[in-house]
Amino acid sequence: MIFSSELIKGTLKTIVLKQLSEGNKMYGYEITQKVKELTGDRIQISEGALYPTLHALEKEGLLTTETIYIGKRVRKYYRLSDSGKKKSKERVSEFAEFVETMKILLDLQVKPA
Amino acid sequence: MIFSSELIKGTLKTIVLKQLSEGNKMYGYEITQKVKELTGDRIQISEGALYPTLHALEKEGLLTTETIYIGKRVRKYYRLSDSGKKKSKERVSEFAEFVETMKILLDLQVKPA
DNA sequence: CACAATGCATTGGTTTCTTATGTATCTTTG
DNA sequence: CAAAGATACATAAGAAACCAATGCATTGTG
Repeated sequence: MIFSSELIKGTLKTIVLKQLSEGNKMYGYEITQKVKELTGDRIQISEGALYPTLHALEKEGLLTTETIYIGKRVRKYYRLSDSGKKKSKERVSEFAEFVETMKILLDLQVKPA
Repeated sequence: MIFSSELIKGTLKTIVLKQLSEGNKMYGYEITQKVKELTGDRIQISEGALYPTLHALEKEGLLTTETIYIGKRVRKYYRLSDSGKKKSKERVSEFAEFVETMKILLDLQVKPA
């Protein structure tokens, strides 16, 4: 089951920030693959969504970039800045609280870890 | 704390369908108040978002309506159709699964119920 | 050597929400 | 009893965020 894109809306920045907070620097394509893998193909980030998001986060000062060459092919690495690290934590916490609120609203059962 | 509207995006239809699946018929304003109350003011549905959503759900055949008068004031009640009941369950399940997936992706801890 | 995969990026369009506005009635309060 | 706030519907203009499609270029594979 692939989630309706409606649901994923609004969580993309959070997902990207979190992925970068774990494994140091990552490049765009790598992020899409990591997310695909971690979610068993249920969340697939399109490139048309990802790149504008990365550029926006960079513009906000949350990411720094580093362009390298693999042979003749360009690869652009992204890394969290200090404010990006802070923002990443904030976003994840906010999502966690949002989930708690939605549990009440939707009367969801909690699956034990 | 009021959630950034970004997070709520994509969940409005699910919220509305779920509220209607519990307390029989409800009118628009009542839904906004119920959600506000249940979430401790953390989710506030704007009317500009709600009414178009209700109309869309009605157009999809998920809701039926009933207009009554309280004195001279109009009140429009909404109720789930059979397909609406089915869709409501689907949407809530999908959200629950989405949350499970996001827990992995964001490495969230589960709060016991 | 064609085709899939890797890797960047942009454009046009749609959906969905916000902000603002409009209309009207009812209730509370100074 | 007038003003203000709450109730209750609705739409319109614009912004935000995403999708689908496309483009370019290189590298690996059958």
